[in-house]
Amino acid sequence: MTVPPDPASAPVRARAPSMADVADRAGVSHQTVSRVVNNHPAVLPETRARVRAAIADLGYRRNSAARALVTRRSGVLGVLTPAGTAYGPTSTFLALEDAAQEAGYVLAVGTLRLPHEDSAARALNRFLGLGVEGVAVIAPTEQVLRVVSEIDARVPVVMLSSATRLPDRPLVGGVSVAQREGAAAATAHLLAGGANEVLHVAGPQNWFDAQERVRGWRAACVSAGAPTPAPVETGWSAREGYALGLQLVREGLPPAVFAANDQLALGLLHALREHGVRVPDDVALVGFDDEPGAAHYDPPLTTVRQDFAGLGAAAMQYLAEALDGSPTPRRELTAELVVRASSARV
Amino acid sequence: MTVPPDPASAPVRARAPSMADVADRAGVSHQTVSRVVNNHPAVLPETRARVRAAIADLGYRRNSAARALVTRRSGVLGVLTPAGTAYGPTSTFLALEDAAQEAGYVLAVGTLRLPHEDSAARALNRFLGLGVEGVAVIAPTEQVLRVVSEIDARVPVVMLSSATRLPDRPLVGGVSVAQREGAAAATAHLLAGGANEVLHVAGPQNWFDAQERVRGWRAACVSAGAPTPAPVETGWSAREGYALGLQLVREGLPPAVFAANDQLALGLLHALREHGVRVPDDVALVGFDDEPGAAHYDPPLTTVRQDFAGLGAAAMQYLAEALDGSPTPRRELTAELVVRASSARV
DNA sequence: CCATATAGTCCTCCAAGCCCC
DNA sequence: CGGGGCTTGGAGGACTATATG
Repeated sequence: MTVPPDPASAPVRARAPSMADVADRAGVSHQTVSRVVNNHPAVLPETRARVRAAIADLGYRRNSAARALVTRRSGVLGVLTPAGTAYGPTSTFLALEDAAQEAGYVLAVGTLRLPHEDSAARALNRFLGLGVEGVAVIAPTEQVLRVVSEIDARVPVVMLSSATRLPDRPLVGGVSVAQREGAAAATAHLLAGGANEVLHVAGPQNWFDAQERVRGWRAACVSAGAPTPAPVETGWSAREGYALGLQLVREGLPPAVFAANDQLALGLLHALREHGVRVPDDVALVGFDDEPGAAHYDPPLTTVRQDFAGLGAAAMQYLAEALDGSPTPRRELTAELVVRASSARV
Repeated sequence: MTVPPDPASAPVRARAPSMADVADRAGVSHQTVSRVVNNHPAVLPETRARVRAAIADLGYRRNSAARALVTRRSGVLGVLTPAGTAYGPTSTFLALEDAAQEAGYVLAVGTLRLPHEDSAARALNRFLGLGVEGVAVIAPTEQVLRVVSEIDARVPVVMLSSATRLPDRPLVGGVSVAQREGAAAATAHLLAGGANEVLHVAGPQNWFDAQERVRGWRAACVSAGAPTPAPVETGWSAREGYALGLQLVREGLPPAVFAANDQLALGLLHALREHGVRVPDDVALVGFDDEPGAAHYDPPLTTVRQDFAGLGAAAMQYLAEALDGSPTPRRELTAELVVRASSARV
């Protein structure tokens, strides 16, 4: 492990025009320039125009470091997100960025290389060192949650996480999607469709989402009086879904499978198809996420759509409220079952 | 369109401990604290320890705004990336973040809501206002390229783009993946597999990648003496691929199709399957990107894998070199054909 | 070799000044 | 002569860099 080089030790570049330069050129004081830049009303239109012209001539841009120094506000929020191209975190991140833009903030990003939890601590510290005003953490695992709760951030932190218990700290809030309800709806749908038993192909159990989906599945089975065969735990990838599918073919197929995400379902479909198992006739299948391709899998996949956009917006709203003083501590978004051919027995 | 609120106008929060506070507590001058924080050697171990203890006690963190003010270096790089969950941009972004972390920089991110080009200008300006030291632009379209070239950034800018001509400006560089070669390899592979003609389902032609893939396809056809039927232009999504597939089924099928990306190919597969067209027997198909699920489509998809990780690393390297003074102006990464069942006639 | 004092960075806030009615 | 609109100067703010003891 090497210590990253310090960007501040490299050669200094040419000086950009300052407010004083603009003031000189426009024949006013630096204070008047500041007024113009910040749209303060008490400036004569004529003066304002002269200053604006000087700004344009010099290509002046207000120095955000100096501004942040005096206002104590950087205009930057940090986002910690697991590294990966998975649809869920990516969509959530996009929604966050959208909401941040709307609120006039810039997002700084740190990616977590799970399961290396120290990457979370390092990223969080880099943020705080940067002077972010708040942090959103896409906190999928216990490890990440612990790391965050151990660091005294002194700024609002919002967890985008299905964790049952969040760190009980003043400035920490949470938003989540109703994983459990979504999983229960998926399972109930399979049971209602005629399956007397639903096998759950579960995601990694150190992920909160995966845990919650297990809980939802179990609740639906119990409430329908169906058996609860032990969930099979695996990863999140299509490759792992495929491997598991081959194993199921060898060891015996259940009438229905609820896969913890769409990629797993995709891999399962591949394995089943390869061995002549018909979906949904022999095995009904439901996934989770409704990723963009899901409607075009073979067969089109029944799945659970999460409100990622709502999640991102709610997280930003938490931070905005917290920066104003009175945040809503927790909020839960909905998930919606999308029925397609993989579960519909004709 | 509303003007985003100014984060700097909200209420000010409590003051964090400063270097002076630490100095007081440790009984030294603030300059000595600065030495300790920056690992300057000229501090007695005993003093150093005392300062460290004071830092820990107070939970002191160096104020990056003040530091940036005096060093003229923010430690932040900006990334402009198209909004969307597409595999390519997402992977590239991850690679960028990786490389940035390695180099000790934090990434600020702005997403482009194409085709609204003003979103690019706004995002770029937000970055420059923030004081980023360099900008990486995932510049997929002519529009984005133009916007960037019209703004005087005064910092190094690297374009991750397949554009043939980049803005000819001092600090602007570019890195790309060999789209053309990849597309040519895909097409040649189909022709070598027995198809006497390859139809190209092209992506939106305002995207450079889409343009280059057309060029590669055409070059391969010409060089093999095959005809070059007019490419069919559509979007990037599976939905659009599906719609186009239905159209092809109605209007007559070619012996082989080269789709501009994997999602299009996925949609095509869906449409063909629905109408009893066998792949690869009736129509051979190749995609582009090698997204994570591609190996599990029905049938597993032959595609072109791009070196996104290399792309991100090369972009960061450009910025690092440019900040040091002597960048390599352009660099091209490779693409690799991955053969799977969708093109292999048994 | 180690520590301190001082100047400089660029901005925003505050108090005070000018002018004209 | 007082007051409101416009402008100015100076005081921080937290740090690094450059002498100076």
